[in-house]
Amino acid sequence: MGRWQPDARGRLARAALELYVERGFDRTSVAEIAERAGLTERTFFRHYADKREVLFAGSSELQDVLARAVAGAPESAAPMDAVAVALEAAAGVLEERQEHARQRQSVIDANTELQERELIKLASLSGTLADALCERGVDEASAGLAAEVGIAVFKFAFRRWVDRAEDKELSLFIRESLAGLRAVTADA
Amino acid sequence: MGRWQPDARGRLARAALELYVERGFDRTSVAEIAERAGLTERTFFRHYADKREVLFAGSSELQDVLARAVAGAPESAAPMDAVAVALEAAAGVLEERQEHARQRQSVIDANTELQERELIKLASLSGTLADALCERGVDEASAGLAAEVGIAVFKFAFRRWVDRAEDKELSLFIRESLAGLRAVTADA
DNA sequence: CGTTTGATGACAGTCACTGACATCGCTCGG
DNA sequence: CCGAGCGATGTCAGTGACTGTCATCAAACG
Repeated sequence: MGRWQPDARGRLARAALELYVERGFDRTSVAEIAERAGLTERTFFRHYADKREVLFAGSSELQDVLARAVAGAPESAAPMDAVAVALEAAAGVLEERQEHARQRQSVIDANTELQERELIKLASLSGTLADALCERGVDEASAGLAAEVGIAVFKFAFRRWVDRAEDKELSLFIRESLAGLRAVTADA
Repeated sequence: MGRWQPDARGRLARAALELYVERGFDRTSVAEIAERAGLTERTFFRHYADKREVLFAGSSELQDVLARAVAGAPESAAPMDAVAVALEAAAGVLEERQEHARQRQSVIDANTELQERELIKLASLSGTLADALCERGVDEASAGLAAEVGIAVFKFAFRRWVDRAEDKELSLFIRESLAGLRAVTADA
């Protein structure tokens, strides 16, 4: 049992999720997470900025996926269409780990601090989308709006997907929600 | 200097904002806020759940305004129109304290934890909007989407309003943003 | 004037998070 | 094969947010 077991970061993330599920986020101390991972509290904070961040490390991957999808959308695509493409790409990533996503979400739903962190991560994704749209030559105002609204749609679709036991695909909910968006904004 | 100076809550809020502006949020301790208000740290936490909440106490007022505005919108108004009415009503509240709003926002913009709190307050406003729409008989899906998107538009408009020195009205930015939303979602 | 009630003070305790320094295991040039 | 260097970890002390508990004080009430 050397000091150097592999994948300390991953062990911490798994230990944290397990404990958050078993006993709840605020009944879990960082010392306990570290202990289960065979490490010390100090080392936890070398891998994750804080006790919440351990649940959100994957968010940077989503950022890459969104940025690449927007950049790769056909030139002819309107801003909102590029956003739609990106959201479906992100959906693909989440669908690969459906069970993990559901478990993680149930932990987040049970704790306000975690919800706050989730929201700022989503806001950061919105910023990524906006930047990627600007790269396509979309004016800043339209880019910002399309990104903000796109993330709003994603939140809405993701919620519906997570809340249902059926295994209807997330991308389906996203298409439905985009259609709903057009319906709701059209009539006036 | 009796123990019973009036408006302890208000004194704490003012002291907190002053200190957050002077020295920044994380360089300010709760003990310092309490001292400036002539109270103790323990008493601060009796009035505000945490160090951040002192900047967001007014959010419940916005909730009332939004709910009432949606309820009071003409029966003929489509969901998104009712949302528009509500957003302008909220804008009115903020415009009464433009200077306070700008100062407060500069503090929030300088600190991530405060941004997180702001986002969850906005999400809560979105929930309020959705509930109010449901009360009007709007189906839950449309209500949720309209609310979510409405708040996205509000965030966008508010940001533009705060960032400009000119005293163009917030409600103007909201109307512009709603128009932008329709433009961005229309072509497809 | 005594009692009650609600707000405050005082104090100890937990835990998230940080800085500083020691230690360990691996790698690489010799 | 060996020692230097380096990156990851351990150890420890400290700060500050937040909580529970009990004492205390000012005002309202009978």
